[in-house]
Amino acid sequence: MLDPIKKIFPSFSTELVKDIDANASIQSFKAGDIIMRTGQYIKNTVLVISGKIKVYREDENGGEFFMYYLQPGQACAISMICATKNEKSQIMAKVVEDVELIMVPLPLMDKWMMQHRSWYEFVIDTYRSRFEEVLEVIDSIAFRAMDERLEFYLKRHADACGCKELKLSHQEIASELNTSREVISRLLKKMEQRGIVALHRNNIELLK
Amino acid sequence: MLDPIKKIFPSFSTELVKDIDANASIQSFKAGDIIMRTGQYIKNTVLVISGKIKVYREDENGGEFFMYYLQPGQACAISMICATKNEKSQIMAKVVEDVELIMVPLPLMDKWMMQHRSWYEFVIDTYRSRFEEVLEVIDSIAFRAMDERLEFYLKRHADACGCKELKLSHQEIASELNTSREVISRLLKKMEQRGIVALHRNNIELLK
DNA sequence: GATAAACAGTGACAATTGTTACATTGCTTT
DNA sequence: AAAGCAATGTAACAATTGTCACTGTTTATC
Repeated sequence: MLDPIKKIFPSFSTELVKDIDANASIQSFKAGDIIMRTGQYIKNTVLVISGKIKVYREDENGGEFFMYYLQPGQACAISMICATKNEKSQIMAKVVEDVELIMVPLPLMDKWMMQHRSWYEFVIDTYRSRFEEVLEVIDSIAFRAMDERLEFYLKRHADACGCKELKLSHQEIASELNTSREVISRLLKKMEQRGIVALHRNNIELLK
Repeated sequence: MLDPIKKIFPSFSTELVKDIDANASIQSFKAGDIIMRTGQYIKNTVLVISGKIKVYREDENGGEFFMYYLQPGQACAISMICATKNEKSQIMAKVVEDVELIMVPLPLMDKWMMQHRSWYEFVIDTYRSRFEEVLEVIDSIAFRAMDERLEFYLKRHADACGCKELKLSHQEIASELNTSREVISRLLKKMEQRGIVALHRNNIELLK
């Protein structure tokens, strides 16, 4: 187990990797599994080895709102910070592509902050970059209308998967932007007319 | 200087307070001063002794979007985290009521994390609570229409100042919610008819 | 191959929000 | 008291977004 961790988390010191290997457990989840729910207590800090997790916010009426993806080499910022206070989760996390996760028990997360410089830096950096990402998300809803938000959303997806072919239905997009399918269809059509995308079934191609 | 710090930040250990006293500087700013701008490098972590600071996001067109207030006993989460990486600010911070601030130089902020347990916990806790606050803000824009957002906004203000008389003009509110004055006037009128608020000049009274 | 089920397109209309243009009110200044 | 200004009220209309109803079209299932 040592080798893959070292590869996926290159910044980790050798001692840290050994500590992880000795104390953390590896768990697998299937696409569709929900690994964290709003209101649920967080018992572990989660590091992603492989696969993809969607982190989103949910309201009382079942509305969803997409925040960001967790991918290999990344960690869940929320689980880190809530960890130290044994707090409830404020977010939902759903597996999008089968994942392997390193589960670090809460007490260790905290202990390592003092013991391993590379862990400390990883945690701080994770938190900072997620905070920035969330700020950008705020911008997109606070300042932009749905057409721009849609473009922003599609670009983030393309960045996250590293490809220009987005396997998304209009309904999925609508849910994640908390609007209706019809609105998304309408806006995508306009984008197609402007030559920004090409529309296929379950597949949106980013052209520009 | 020792005594007031101890009073305003009761969780700080005696050694930490001494370290602050020996190394940090106190600065004052007047209402209206902007102490942090988007894009500016952050050189200090900011702790608030007295007064009130508004933290908000600004877009290219001058639109504003209110995020939260910093008040006595609190610290700027952004300045803490960016600190360690010498990052640019992603937010604006404007003085609302004359403030006295403790400015902690970047290198110390980082060093103390290892040396002072109470500093470490303060930083982590600050970050966690701001993250949660920002998540709530996302909820309010993602899931709610302007009428509910306005109510949410007024309540947050009332909580922040601990009173029910909000000295705000419609224009100010409109700016902070990134909409227009007319919309706010319209919605406030409706709220008045529903008996939720009483409207006076430059003064909105929360009834419920 | 027939039949669902999911996905997508579209027109019509409602509701909300944004914009324009003025009128009015109350406070401050001289 | 008159003038001036900031704050507020409001009507009318435009633009965006949300909703409903219905039509195809493709994919999956029996």
